[in-house]
Amino acid sequence: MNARNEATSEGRDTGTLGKLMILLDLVTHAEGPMRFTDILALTDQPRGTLHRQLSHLVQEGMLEIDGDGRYSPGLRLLDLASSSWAKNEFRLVAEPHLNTLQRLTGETVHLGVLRGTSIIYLDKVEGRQSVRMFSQIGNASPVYCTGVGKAALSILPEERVTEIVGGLAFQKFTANTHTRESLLVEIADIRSGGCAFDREEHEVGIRCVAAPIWSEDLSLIGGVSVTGPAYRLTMERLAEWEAPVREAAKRIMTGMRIGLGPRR
Amino acid sequence: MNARNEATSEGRDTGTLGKLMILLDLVTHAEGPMRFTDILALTDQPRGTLHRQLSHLVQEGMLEIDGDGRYSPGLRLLDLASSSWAKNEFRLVAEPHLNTLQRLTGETVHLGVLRGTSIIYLDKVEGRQSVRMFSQIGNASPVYCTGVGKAALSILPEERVTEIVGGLAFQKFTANTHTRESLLVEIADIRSGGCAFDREEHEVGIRCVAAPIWSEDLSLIGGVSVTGPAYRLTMERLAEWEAPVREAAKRIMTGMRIGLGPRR
DNA sequence: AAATTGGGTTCCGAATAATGGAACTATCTT
DNA sequence: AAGATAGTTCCATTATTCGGAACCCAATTT
Repeated sequence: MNARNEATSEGRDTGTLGKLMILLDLVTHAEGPMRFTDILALTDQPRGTLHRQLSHLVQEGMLEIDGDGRYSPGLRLLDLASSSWAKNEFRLVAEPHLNTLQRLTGETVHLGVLRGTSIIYLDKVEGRQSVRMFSQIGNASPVYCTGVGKAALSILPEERVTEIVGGLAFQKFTANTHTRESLLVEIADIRSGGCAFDREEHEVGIRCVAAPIWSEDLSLIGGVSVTGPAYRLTMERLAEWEAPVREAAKRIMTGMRIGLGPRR
Repeated sequence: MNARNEATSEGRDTGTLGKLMILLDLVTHAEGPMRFTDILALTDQPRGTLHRQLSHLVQEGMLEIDGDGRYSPGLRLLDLASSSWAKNEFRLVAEPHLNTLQRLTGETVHLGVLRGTSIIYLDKVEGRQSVRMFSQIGNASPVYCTGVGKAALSILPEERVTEIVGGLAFQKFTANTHTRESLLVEIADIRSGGCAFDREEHEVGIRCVAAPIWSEDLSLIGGVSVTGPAYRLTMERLAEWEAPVREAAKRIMTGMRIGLGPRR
């Protein structure tokens, strides 16, 4: 509908909730804590209104306000998210297969789902690591520069692909980042090959292989991937792992059939 | 208007948002996906109303509905939570100290904050592990049976302690789980000793040492802890780690001073 | 010291969105 | 096919939200 706006109701019709979600997004994705006035400037609402909305969010624990009147995301979000993550069906089904894949390759394994025009990471398994996990989970990355994203696009019907790709703003992350045209070409390749590769398209020095995962009715679309540093993941290496990655994807799909709409 | 009811506005006055949050909690903390009718039974709202509320939540991505009309938590929660977790100031300040403590002890380190009458875990650092992290983060545990919880209580003024402890329902998890009386006694001990211990009070075979963390104005109250299996964490061992745990807590507090209200 | 400014909060009539009963449709059961 | 059960849509009524303005308070300026 509207290509760009700062923080106005983005088309959907969700009444009061929609307005509150905008605030929540604003504060949650901000650099740091925001003052009342900062938010006021970005939302352009009457002060009385904004004040009430913020206090409601604070009362519910979705936001927090410190002694200096600065708003930050509230702990309730963590509570809700952790419990929703813990019982997410797709993730639960995929978990053992991600572990297997991780052990086999020794590299980092990701599970992601397509959400609008981004990929959201649902899980991540690293090798012997002291690194944070949560850091990546829940993050939204653009479809066009992640293996999982491209894999996901490859199983969509042509018209949906053009629709999604048409709406993207292609930011150049590396010399290899796709343009609209090159992306469309590669998607055709992936469709025939069954696997997507990330050839340092998002971050220099990082490569990955990904295979798509989808439910019959396309209500669930995502992928698994193996990611690692280019010096270890030579293109030959990636090619070797194509088979196991596809195998993992296949097994996850088989696992999902049970829980997902058996009829249709 | 209405004084008491089961799953209705729990006292706070957050208008429309409050009602939506009840739904969100309901679905998020449920065993599995819920049907429309299940929710209807638990909330006891008119069908038309409930239907609209649910669709708004779905439209905003806070809930999801599958082909069979079953509602589950939405991905938007993950997105919001991960980004709020990633930039949480307390967590960021604590992170290096948690790592140090982990390396020193070799056991699992937790960071938690007091939220109402529960402890919410903000971070967790395990040793060489293949175990999930997110699983624990965001979880709320009762104050009376976690080291961090007892440590947190110990720095509250007496009246707040009695207030909180008075409102608790003491569930007996193990033979060592506290009763109201024994808890109050131990809190006095902790106050003088500066460290709290969990002597298999929550789970048989699990012990921990915890030290409190607090801001001067008590707007932030929490703690760090080192947790592990009783066979490795003998009581002598725990005593040895008292000092490093307190040291970590102290350093975290020093770190927070900068970011937290310098005036007051 | 008085006046001003900036940041935030409270009030209240007007505007709007939520409510909830009932009618309606789809789906499952017998 | 009839009956029950589950889910969706409609619309007049009612409760909430809206938003402008007045207010408060602490920090600056004059």
